[in-house]
Amino acid sequence: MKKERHALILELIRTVKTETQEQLRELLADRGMTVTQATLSRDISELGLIKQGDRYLLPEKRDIALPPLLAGSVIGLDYAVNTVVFRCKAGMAMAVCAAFDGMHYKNVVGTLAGDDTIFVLMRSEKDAAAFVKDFGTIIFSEKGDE
Amino acid sequence: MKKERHALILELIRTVKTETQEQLRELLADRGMTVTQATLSRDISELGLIKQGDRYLLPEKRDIALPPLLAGSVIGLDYAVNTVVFRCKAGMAMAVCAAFDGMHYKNVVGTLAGDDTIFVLMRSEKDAAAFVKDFGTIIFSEKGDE
DNA sequence: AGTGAATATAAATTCAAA
DNA sequence: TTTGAATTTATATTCACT
Repeated sequence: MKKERHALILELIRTVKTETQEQLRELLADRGMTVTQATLSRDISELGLIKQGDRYLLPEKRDIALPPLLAGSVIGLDYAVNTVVFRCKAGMAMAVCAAFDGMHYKNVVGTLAGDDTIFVLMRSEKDAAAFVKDFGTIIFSEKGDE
Repeated sequence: MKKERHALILELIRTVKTETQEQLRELLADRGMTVTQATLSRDISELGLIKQGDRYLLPEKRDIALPPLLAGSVIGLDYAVNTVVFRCKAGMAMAVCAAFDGMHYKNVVGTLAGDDTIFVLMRSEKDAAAFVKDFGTIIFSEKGDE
C-alpha cells in the first residue's frame, strides 16, 4: 500500500500545486487512497520532498544522489559505540568527508577527517549501528561485495 | 534593517543546520538582531527559502532564475480586467507557456497558449495589474527598453 | 512495518501599532 | 512599509493497535 501511495504522491506533486498535506490527503482520497495527515507527514519525509513557501516540490537530483566520490573512495566502514569510522583511499578522506557532510545525514554530531580515515560522531550507539547498516548498503551496493 | 537581516539569514542558512524559525531567531539574536518568529516567517517567504524535512536550504538557481526562453521570446505583455496576454515570437507561445507555468506565479488560475499568444487568467484584476507591472519589469529589464 | 487518533510543535497570518 | 503579539493553521510526533 505504502509503495503505491508513494508513487502516487510523487505523481501528484509533479502535476498539481500541492499546498498542504490536507490537500494532498484529499487528492489521494479522490483516487481511493484514504490515509491520515500523520501518514502523509511520514511519507513526505521518506520521499525527501521539500516545501518552498506554499508548495511541495520534488527534490533536485543533487539532494538525493549519492556523491560519486563516496561510492568510489570509501573502502571500509565500521563503528564502535557511537563513533563511525570510514576508511578511504589514501589522501581522499578530506574530500569524502566534505561530500559526506553535504549529505546532512541524520544524527551526525560531527565529523573529523585525516588522510585516509574519517571519524563520524553519532548521537548514540543505536544511531551508529543503524547508520553503518543503512549507509553500508547504499555505498557498497554499486560496487558488488568487496 | 530588513535588508541586513536577509543577508545574515542567507549566510546562516548556508553555514549552519537551521531546523526551525525559532532556532534561526536565536542565531540572529546572538548576533544582535532581535526579531520575532513572525518576522522570520515573512523573511523566509521573501527569500524563497525551502525546507526539506528538518532543515532550511537555499533555493536552487532553477527555482529563482528566469527561464531564458521567457526573456528571449516574449515581445509584448498586456492585460484587460483579469486576463493577461503575452505576445511571443511566432511559434513560441507553447514553449513559453510551459516555461511560465514552471515558474508557478501566484494568483494564476490558468493559462492557454496558441501559436504566438498566451492568455493567463489571473484571480482578480488587481492581480493582473500587479503581475504585468512586476513581470514586465523582470522580463524586459534584461533587454533594454523595447 | 505501517497506521490513525490525539497531541505537541512549528509556521503562517491577522490585526494593531509605530 | 515593517514589525510583534496573539492566533490560526499546518506539520511532526507519540502512543496504542494491528
